[in-house]
Amino acid sequence: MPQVTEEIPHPAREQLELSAVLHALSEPVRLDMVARLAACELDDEPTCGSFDVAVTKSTCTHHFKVLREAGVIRQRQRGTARLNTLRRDDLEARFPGLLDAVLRSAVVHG
Amino acid sequence: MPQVTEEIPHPAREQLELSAVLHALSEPVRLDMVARLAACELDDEPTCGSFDVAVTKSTCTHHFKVLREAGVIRQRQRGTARLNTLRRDDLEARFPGLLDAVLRSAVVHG
DNA sequence: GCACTCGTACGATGGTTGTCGTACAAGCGA
DNA sequence: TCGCTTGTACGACAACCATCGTACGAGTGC
Repeated sequence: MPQVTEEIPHPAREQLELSAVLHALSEPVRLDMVARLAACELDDEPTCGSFDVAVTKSTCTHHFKVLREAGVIRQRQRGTARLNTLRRDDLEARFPGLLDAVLRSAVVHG
Repeated sequence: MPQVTEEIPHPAREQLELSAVLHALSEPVRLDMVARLAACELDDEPTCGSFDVAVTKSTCTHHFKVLREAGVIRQRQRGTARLNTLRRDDLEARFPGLLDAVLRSAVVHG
């Protein structure tokens, strides 16, 4: 049977919008998620539950959805778990230097 | 008598918050304002009215206020006019590379 | 003085959003 | 099989926000 790895909708690289990305990153909880994701090894794909954020599960789902729809992260399903990765390459291609600048600032100040 | 140039409240450099800056820049109208401001000569200080944006005066005032309170721009009064400048140095000091990355992306894609 | 311009302040309004609780679907493991 | 875990979906709710119109205060120029 076919492996179900990508039934979750994601915007294509060319469709990424600066406003949406900035808006997604302007939320402290989401920025925290992205910073943690960025701190992971390249081949590591943490699940949603592995993020120890100060909100409930449903709020967490909401934030991941915002990040995914803005094109900041990519999600794929494995069993009941949902694996998350930063879309570094796509972001870098569309908005060179942006993610690095945000992450550097986010890490330095709280 | 003292010249009244700075009775308008601005956050200090150390008080600038990444979330607030990203949020301010995530609005297309405001991003447009900032991009125009960035395109000005260094010694040029355009007034609020010189921005040909697609919103009414009061909405314009609102957006300038958001940008000012986030620390993205500085405003000073001269007569009835209000002169605007980008806080390039402060932004660069707190969030190195961020403004440039945003502006570069904003200019490239509409 | 008087009209005009610049920009703010205030209130209203409709849309967006961050948060949560509950219910549910799907896989994992004993 | 029977829980347990993962995460989503949906509804609710309060807070926020972008927008506008109107009214106003303060300079500017005739």
